[in-house]
Amino acid sequence: MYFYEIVLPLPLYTPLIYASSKEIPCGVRVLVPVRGRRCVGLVFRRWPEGESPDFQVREIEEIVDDEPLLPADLLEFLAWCWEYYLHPPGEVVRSAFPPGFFREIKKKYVLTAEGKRLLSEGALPGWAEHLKRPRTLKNLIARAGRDLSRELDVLVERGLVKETEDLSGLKPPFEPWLEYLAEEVSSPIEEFLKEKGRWPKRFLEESFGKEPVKKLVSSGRVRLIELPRMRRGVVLDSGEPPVPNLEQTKAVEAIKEALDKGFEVFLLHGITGSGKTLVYLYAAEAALRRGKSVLILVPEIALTPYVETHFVSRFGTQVAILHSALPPRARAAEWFRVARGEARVVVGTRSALFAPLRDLGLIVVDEEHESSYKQMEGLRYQARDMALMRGKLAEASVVLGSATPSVKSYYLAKTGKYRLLTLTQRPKGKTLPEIEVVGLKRPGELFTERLLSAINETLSQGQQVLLFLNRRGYAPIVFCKDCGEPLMCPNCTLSLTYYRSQGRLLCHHCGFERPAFPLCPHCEGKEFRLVGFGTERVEAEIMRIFPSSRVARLDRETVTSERKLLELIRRLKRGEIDILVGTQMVAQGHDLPGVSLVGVLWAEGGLHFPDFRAAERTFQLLVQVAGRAGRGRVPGRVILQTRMRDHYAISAALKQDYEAFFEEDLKRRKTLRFPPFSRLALLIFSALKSEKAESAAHKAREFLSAFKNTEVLGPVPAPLFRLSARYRWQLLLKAETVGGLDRALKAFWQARDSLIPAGVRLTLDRDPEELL
DNA sequence: AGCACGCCGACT
DNA sequence: GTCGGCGTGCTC
Repeated sequence: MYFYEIVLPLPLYTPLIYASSKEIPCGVRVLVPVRGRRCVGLVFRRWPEGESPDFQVREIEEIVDDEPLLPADLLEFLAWCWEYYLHPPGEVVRSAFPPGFFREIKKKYVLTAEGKRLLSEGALPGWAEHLKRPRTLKNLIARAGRDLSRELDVLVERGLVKETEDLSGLKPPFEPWLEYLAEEVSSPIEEFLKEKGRWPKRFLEESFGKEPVKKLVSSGRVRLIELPRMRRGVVLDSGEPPVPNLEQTKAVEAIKEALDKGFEVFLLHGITGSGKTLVYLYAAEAALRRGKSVLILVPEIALTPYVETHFVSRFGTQVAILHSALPPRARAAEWFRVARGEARVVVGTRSALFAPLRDLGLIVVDEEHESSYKQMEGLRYQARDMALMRGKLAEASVVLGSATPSVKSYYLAKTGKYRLLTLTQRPKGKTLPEIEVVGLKRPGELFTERLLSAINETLSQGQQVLLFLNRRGYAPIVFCKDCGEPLMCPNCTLSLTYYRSQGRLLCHHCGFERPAFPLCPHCEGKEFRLVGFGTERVEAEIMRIFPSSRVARLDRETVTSERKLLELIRRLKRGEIDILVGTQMVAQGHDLPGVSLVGVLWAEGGLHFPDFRAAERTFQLLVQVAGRAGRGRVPGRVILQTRMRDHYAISAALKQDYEAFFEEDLKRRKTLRFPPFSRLALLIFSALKSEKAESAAHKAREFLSAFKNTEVLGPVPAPLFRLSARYRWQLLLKAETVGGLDRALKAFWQARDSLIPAGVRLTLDRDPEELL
C-alpha cells in the first residue's frame, strides 16, 4: 500500500491521507470518499515507503487523469501560498483549476428507460417530469417545492429512477486537429498546415472548404488528433513585429541573458507609450526558443486587449488566454491546452498566476502597479508578489513592467534586488501631453474658467474631452437646512452620499442604504442642502453647460459589467461621445485617439485617505489619466484642478517626474516605518454582533502584543464595517521583517481556537494594500 | 462546505 | 411524550 496526501476542495487546513495499491504521480486528480460523499482530490505528496499513518485511512477509488495536470514546481508553489497566506489548501488548489475541475461529486437522479415509459403513460407523479435529465436531490426539491426524498427512494427501489454521478466538467471539450506529416507540399492548405504544424480541422474547413480538407485527410499526409477545443480569434497571418529601438533591444538582451541563468527579477520602467509590449514579445520569443514557456499577466484583459492581440498574432495557437470573462467551457479548454503542453504562452489576469505551465522560463507582470493584481476575497493574494515566488521556484525570470511602478518595486530595483531597465522614448511624433495646474479658489468650485474654455476649444476642434473625478454619486454630503446637521450613517460616523438617479443615500464605508430623503434625525426638518460633487453631479452640470454636446458617464454605477465597459469605450472611439465623465476606471490603459483634453477636477481627491499608499495611488492615477490625452494626431493637453498644488504627488505628476515622487514618498514611508520598510498583515474579525467581533479583536491584540518585533495597531472598525449582516473589526500588524511577522502570525494561528469564540470569523489579509 | 450529532421549545 | 430549531464538530 502507498499512502498519499490528498488536497480536497473543502475548507480544511491540511491535506487528508488516503491509501492506494497503485503508484500515482503527484499532480493527478483522483476520486476519494469523504464521509458519505465523493470528492475530486489532488495527489499532493506520496509518503516515503515504510511510513504509515496511525489511524484508519480509506482508499482512493478512481484515478481521474492519466498524467499530472500540475507540474511539480506548481505544486510546490501552491503549498508555499497556503502556508504564507494561512489559507485552506483546497481553496488554493481550486484557484489553480478551471471552475468545475476541482469539486465535490454530486449524486444525481435520472429516469431509467422503464421510468420514462411509465411517465409518458401518465403512471408517475407529475414531479417525475423533472427527472428526464439528471438532477441532484436538492435541485429536484427546489423545482417541486417540497421534500421528495422518500418518494424518490421508492422510485429508485422500483428501478424507475437510477443514481448517476456528475462527472461532467472534469475534462474540457475536445475537437479534431490536423497534424502535418509529409515533407513536400502540393496545395495552399498543405503549405499552411506545414507552417503551423497542427491546426483545428474546424478552422481549416472554414478557410479552405470542407472538400479539400476531406481529401487531405484521406491522402494520409496528415494525422487526425483529438486536442482541447481551440477558441475563436486566432489570427491567421502573423506579421513580423516592429523592429525594436536601441533601449528596447538593450532590455531584451538583458532578459535573454537571465533566461540562460535562471531566476532573476527585472523592473521595466517605461513611460506611457514607450513600447513595453514589444520588449515582452521579443523576450517571450527568446524564452520559447530556449524550450521554455511564458506567462504574461495583465491587469484586466478587457482593458488591454492589444497585449493579447500582439501575442496571438505572433505565436498563434501556442497562446492560451486565461481570464474570467472567457466562457467557462472555453476557459477549461484553454487551461487544458496549457496543462497538456500544447500552449506554451499564457496571457491572462491575476488567476493565470496558477496556470499549469511546464518549464516556465519567463513571467511578465504588465502594469505591475495595478491594484487588480490583489485579490480582495477568499485567498487574498497579490499576484505580482506571488509571481516572484513562482518564478523563483520554477527558476524563471520575472519582468515587472510599468510607467508608474509601485514604490515597493522601484525601491527593490534601486537597492539592487531587481535589475532596472528603462525606456524613455516615445515613437516619433508622439510627445507627452502638456500638463498645467490650475488652482481651485472659491469654495464649492467645480469648473475653473480655464478648464471651461479649454473644453470649449477642444469641442470646437471636433476633439473629445475626458473629465476625471474619483468620487461616485451626486453629492457626498447632505445637510439639513434647518439645523445644519449632515445626514450620517447610523453604523459609521460618516456622511451619506446622495445618488440622485436612484433616489437613495448610501454609506461608502459600510454599504448602508436608505431612500432619500428621510426627516432630519435631529430636528425633523424636510429641506436639505447638497454639498460637494460626485461624477453624477459633474455629468449633470456638464450637460447643463454644454447642452449640445453628447455626454456620457463611466463609473461603477453606469458600468456594471465588462461588456458595458467595452461598449462605452467603443462608442467613445467611434466618436459618439464628446465628453466622458468618469472615475478611475477611465485612467486605465485604453488607447483613445480622439481625446485631446483631459480635465482632472480634483487632483488631490485621493490624498485625504488616511492610507500610506494614498500619495502613490494619486500620483499613479494622475500620470495614467494624463497619458490618455494626445494619443492621436492632435497633441494632448491636461488640466489638473487642485487646492494642493504644492503636494509632492501633484507637483511630481505635473512634471511627469517619477523619480521626484519616489524619493519624497520613500522618505515619508521610512519615518512612518511603512512598506517597503516593514511588512504588514491585517486581521479582520467579523460577527453578527459588533461587540463580539470587537472583543475578539482585543483578545487577539493582547496575545499578539507579546511578540517583541511586531507592532499591533487597532482594533478599529473595518472599511466595510457591515458586510452581509456581519460587523467587522480589524487589527493591523506591522513588523520589520517577514520572519518576525511570520512567527507572530503562525503562533496566533495556532492559538486561534482558544482566542476566538464561536460565531466570530477571522480573515487574514497579508500584505494589505488598503488599510484606511 | 455539508452532514451528523446534540440539546432545548411548540405540537399531534 | 416527539419533531425540529440550528450551534458544534469532523472529514483521512
